[in-house]
Amino acid sequence: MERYRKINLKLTPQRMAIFDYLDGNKAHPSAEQIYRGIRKKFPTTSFATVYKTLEALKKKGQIHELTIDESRRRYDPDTNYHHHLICLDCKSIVDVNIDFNITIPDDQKYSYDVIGNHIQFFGVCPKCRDNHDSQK
Amino acid sequence: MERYRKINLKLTPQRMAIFDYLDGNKAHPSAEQIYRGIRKKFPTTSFATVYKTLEALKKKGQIHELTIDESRRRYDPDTNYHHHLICLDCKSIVDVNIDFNITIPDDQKYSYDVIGNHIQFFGVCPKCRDNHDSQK
DNA sequence: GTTACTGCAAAGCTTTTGCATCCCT
DNA sequence: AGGGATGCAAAAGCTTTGCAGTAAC
Repeated sequence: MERYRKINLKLTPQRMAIFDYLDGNKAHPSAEQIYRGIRKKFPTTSFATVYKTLEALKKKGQIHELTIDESRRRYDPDTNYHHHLICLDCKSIVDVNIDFNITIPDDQKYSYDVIGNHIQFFGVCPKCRDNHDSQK
Repeated sequence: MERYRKINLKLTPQRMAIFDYLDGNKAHPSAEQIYRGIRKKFPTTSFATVYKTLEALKKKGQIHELTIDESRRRYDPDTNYHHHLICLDCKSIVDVNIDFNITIPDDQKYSYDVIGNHIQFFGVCPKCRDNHDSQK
């Protein structure tokens, strides 16, 4: 929470609710999940405010936008370098905190400046695996 | 082209144009780029047909859908295991054909079955770098 | 002759935007 | 007081779908 006070954003109740929802959140929520989550605390918040706040936080470098889920953007308040493992079935996402030492040799860079990387792991979570099993 | 004859899809002229456009294509085109590309050859093709054909090809395992570009899906006719490097500016994508040996230790898998992975590299392409430089 | 594909238009979803009002600082 | 934030509704993209007509097999 402390981090959000120092980034030149006005601290409105709606934003406090969003910050609070994101703080320590490991679920990699979508905008809609955030919207639904904070409306429990602050029921008049609009979708537009959620999106605008997420955009502001992204610009300030306080959150990352994940493109691993094809159907919607997911947000991650953990901005430390790490990777992700997604369930192909339910789209649940967990962190992968391993520092793979991956760099591209110059002769394969096509003269691009390489700035960063992110590994997407695909799999099936235990819950979805059990569901499949029980359908046999 | 030969590969598309053997997958139980009716060979319509529209599809032939799409197959032909995708064949050997290293640009990782979006649906719209494909649409515009094939209309040069077959001008009455509709967007719906493009999307439906891409969906059919995906189900048959003949193309991969990339989620690396946040604003639209990109399609890759190269289904061999490889990674991608995207320009953060113009969203151009090039292949990275290196086999990084990445696996997740069991104690970090959260009991997921891990099926595959894909590395997204981010950077700036030479063209966009030059544009930036000339603006100084 | 069947079955599947095409094309159009409409609809569906996620995300963005304009603008009047409101409220942090 | 002033500038930024909110909320509503409308719009903007991208993608999907229903359906009648058509073409591949």
